[in-house]
Amino acid sequence: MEQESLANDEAALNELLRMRRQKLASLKAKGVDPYGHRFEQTALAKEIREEFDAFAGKTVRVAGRLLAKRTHGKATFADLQDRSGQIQLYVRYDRVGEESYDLFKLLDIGDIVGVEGTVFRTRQGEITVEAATVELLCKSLRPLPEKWHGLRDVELRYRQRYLDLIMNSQVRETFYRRTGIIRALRAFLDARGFLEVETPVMAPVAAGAAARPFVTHHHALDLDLYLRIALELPLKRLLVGGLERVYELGRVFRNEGISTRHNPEFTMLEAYQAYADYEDMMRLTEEMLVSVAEEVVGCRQIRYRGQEIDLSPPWPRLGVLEALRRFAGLPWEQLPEREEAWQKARELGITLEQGASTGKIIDALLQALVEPHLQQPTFLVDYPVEVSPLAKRKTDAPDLVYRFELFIAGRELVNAFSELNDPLDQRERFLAQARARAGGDEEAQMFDHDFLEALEYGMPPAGGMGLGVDRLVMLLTDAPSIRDVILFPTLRPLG
RNA sequence: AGGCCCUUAGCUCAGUCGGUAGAGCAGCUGACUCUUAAUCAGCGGGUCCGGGGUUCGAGUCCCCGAGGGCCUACCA
Repeated sequence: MEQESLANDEAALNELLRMRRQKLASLKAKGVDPYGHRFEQTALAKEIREEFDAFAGKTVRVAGRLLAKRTHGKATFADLQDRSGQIQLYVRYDRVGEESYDLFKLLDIGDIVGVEGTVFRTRQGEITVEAATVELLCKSLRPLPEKWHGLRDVELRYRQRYLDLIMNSQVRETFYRRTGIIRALRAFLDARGFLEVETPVMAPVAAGAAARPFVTHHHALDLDLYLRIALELPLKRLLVGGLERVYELGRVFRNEGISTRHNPEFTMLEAYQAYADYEDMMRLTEEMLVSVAEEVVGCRQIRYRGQEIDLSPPWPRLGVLEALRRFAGLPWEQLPEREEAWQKARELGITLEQGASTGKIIDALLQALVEPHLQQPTFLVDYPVEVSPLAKRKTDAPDLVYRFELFIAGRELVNAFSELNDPLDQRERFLAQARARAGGDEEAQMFDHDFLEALEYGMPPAGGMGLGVDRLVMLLTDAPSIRDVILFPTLRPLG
């Protein structure tokens, strides 16, 4: 059965694939190991080009993938790509000898080679390694995409990201920068005494955010577990435990739609600081994002989708109700009655679920009327308590909470608040969420009894913040889609 | 989940009014020892996403399905 399908595959191979297998066979026949071994790289393409004066005339050992070949009878030029970039190779018959030269002619674009040679500059001015020896490190059995246009097909780019990375240098740069951003976030928090921790990805309760979770099952325990939708509650247990400043950078999972701004699994950063409040978190957020931008972009002004965005702090703080007055002409000085809010939303043609609370209506109004206007960094502050079940109530307006969301380029990037540390109030909030859940709101938070017990031991007042890391990467790499900043975005499997 | 659009050679793309399936790159053969989108001569390469229908005849028109993109909705 296995044999048969393999034979069929062989028969179905097209000409290009057959040719490569023939070359593989003739290499083996010549006694060449087509899958190579250790090769010590002593130089990278980029450093040879940037520091040519230091390398000129010296012997280097470079390794990488062949991306182009230009054969001129008894001499051949080729382009080699390693992790740093590309460099030209020059292979001459009278330098490497007949055997090696014939071998080199057998190599295909896409093969991985190691070359020892001397660095020089051609008459045309191209910095080049003239090979003394060429070693095959891996024979490639499939042709690479086209050299001018690279790999354009968006689906193939996501499904075969390795080809995207080989062919499209700006894609490599994006992912290098992604790592730079994450490193800068860590460095910033580490320098302020935050402890990086790891908490469970699987948990019996999915809480800490309003979202539908993925469910899985543990066989030995015969227990349904949820993939986490947020990092919040385990981290706050650590505040109870006295760690005072903690953060986690990790994957969370939400069983919801896919779009240019949403992938089912994405990376969040959450940080909690004891004895701080949400105003401290605003300053922390400003300093953190400026520091990251300066680290990876080199300045505070960035361009996103053709638009200039200035990250210089301080960023405006705009009350939720004030924002509705300013951008939507809604007159409210304080949280309106539900009926009034409902009426206004209907007039404005905003779609709402039947049982939406005042808070949800306000949230919907903000999304439709305010958020698209917030292109420059803006903190929207003081949200309704109903949509913020883990945030502390404002002392002078208990139907609002000390909470902000940061918007840049019309998108929510950060959600943060003064953490609710009153266990009795927290219990009431969980109960309200449970009622909403019972009423059919699948995104209402689950009741986390264990967390409540922790709160009863006492959690210091604290500020906490959560940052959508992928969206920050989009902003700092000018990426139009979240899939452009996730190496392997979620796709339907083929056939 | 709903709407609009896309799917043709390994890759990037043409394909007129329904009438024998095209180009460039890549590949193969030959020439060529400083080219760089190397050049020159020649050759091969197709499940036109899948299934059904209309038609003398379908890459092209119609229906169903698959995958993808964008927008809307939910969320970060």
